[in-house]
Amino acid sequence: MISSSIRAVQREGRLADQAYSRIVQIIKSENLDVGDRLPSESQLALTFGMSRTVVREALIRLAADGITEARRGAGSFVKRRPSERLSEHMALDDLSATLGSYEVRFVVETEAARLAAMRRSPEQMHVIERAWEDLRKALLSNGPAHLEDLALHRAIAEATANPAFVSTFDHMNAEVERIMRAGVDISRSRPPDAIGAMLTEHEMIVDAIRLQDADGAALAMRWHLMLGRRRLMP
Amino acid sequence: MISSSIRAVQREGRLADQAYSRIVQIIKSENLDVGDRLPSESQLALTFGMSRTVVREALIRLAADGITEARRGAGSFVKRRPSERLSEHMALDDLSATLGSYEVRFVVETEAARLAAMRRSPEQMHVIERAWEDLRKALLSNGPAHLEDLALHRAIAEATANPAFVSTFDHMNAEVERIMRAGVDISRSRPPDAIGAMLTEHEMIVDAIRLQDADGAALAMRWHLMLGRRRLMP
DNA sequence: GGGCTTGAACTTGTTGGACAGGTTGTATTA
DNA sequence: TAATACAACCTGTCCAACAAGTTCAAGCCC
Repeated sequence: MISSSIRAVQREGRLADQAYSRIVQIIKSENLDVGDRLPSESQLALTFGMSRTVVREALIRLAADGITEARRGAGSFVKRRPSERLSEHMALDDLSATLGSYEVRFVVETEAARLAAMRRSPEQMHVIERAWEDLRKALLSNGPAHLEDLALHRAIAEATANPAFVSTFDHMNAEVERIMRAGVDISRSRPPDAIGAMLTEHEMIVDAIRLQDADGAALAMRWHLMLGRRRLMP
Repeated sequence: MISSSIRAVQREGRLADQAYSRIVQIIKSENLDVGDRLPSESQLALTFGMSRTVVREALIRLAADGITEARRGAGSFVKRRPSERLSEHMALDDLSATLGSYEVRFVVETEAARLAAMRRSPEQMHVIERAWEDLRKALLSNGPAHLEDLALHRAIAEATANPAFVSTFDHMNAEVERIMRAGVDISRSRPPDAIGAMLTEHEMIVDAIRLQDADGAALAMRWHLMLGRRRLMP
């Protein structure tokens, strides 16, 4: 099977991904505290049997995640101790991690819907309507609708006119995508009655935002997310 | 002045930071849509007058932020259109961006405090108590207390036993740190009466979590954040 | 002509080496 | 002893090269 071998390669991932995990592991196992210095890039490269370039890539991502910080001439230092991040134990319990992320999603997206209803400009409302139309078509044709769903939710986050909401929304979804990339296929076939439900739920949200009904939008979004979680774990 | 020249260099930032911004600018100005291909690494390096290594660094961070996606052999593609992110217009209105992030912080941290009160283990409570003690000392000695404040809030996020909360919390603070790194000093001197207020506010939160009073913890956290915002923008 | 194979051109992933510029700790000197 | 100078080390950046994967079109076979 070609596909399985491909998946096996992807499972290993890029070398930089391995380096990322191994550095996190070093911080944990060596019990490095905040402010402690990591081994140098060259030393890590030697230890891992990789080039310095690859180790550097991993360190750049670690820095972007706020876990380490590089000081030129001095070295890389631990800035935050890596906690149990989703990206790590995704192999263990993908589903529970996805469900756990709903707790954050609840509060963030509910508030986003409320603010969107209050502040949406005509242009942003137009973007939401178009995303809603795309999602409707995708659902009615019974095809995959995950991307369209994501686009609608993101359009709502944009309508808050607060970049912090969009940024947080992207971050949440990036975590989920990392899980899906690890092999879990969330966009599995839906039971037929779920299509009608998802249509209704999203319509309620869009309607409320159109009418600038803040409480209604928040309620509809919360309702939609609750049902969505139940669809994942009946 | 040595310091000013150093700051000037830092202001320019690393080349990779410039590359990051310029690529974002390309996506926006060229109006690249989701799925469109970016110029190749070599081409970008030529355009920017930098090495391919540096451009690669920027693309890695863009991929980590979920904006682009690299496909080996094919190129890098736009995955999400970069919205008005904090990291971009930080030069324009740092303060308003910080204030805007409070809207997200409100809902996330309030819910985190509620869940922490419900779920905190004895070990996690111990961590919170120790962080609280550190913050108390820092505040009473009238020194900088920003790191200690951050540590306490993060300990509360950890006590939710939900990695998604910690991850989201880190993400929010990473944005703020990027702003601060750009030159804005938030940890300016406090008015003396603010110290007592901050002591009381945090004590209320920690007490509620200790007593496993979910509503109390949520209320105390919300109150603390509201006052914090007012301290920033009286 | 239509469908398939082949291959060239291009792209990202990875390696190794090199140098510039900054930091740190030590040893030497005044 | 205290200040200085130096050597070792580290990150940031550049370059050249190859491996591995994708794309697309020319060309071949049926």
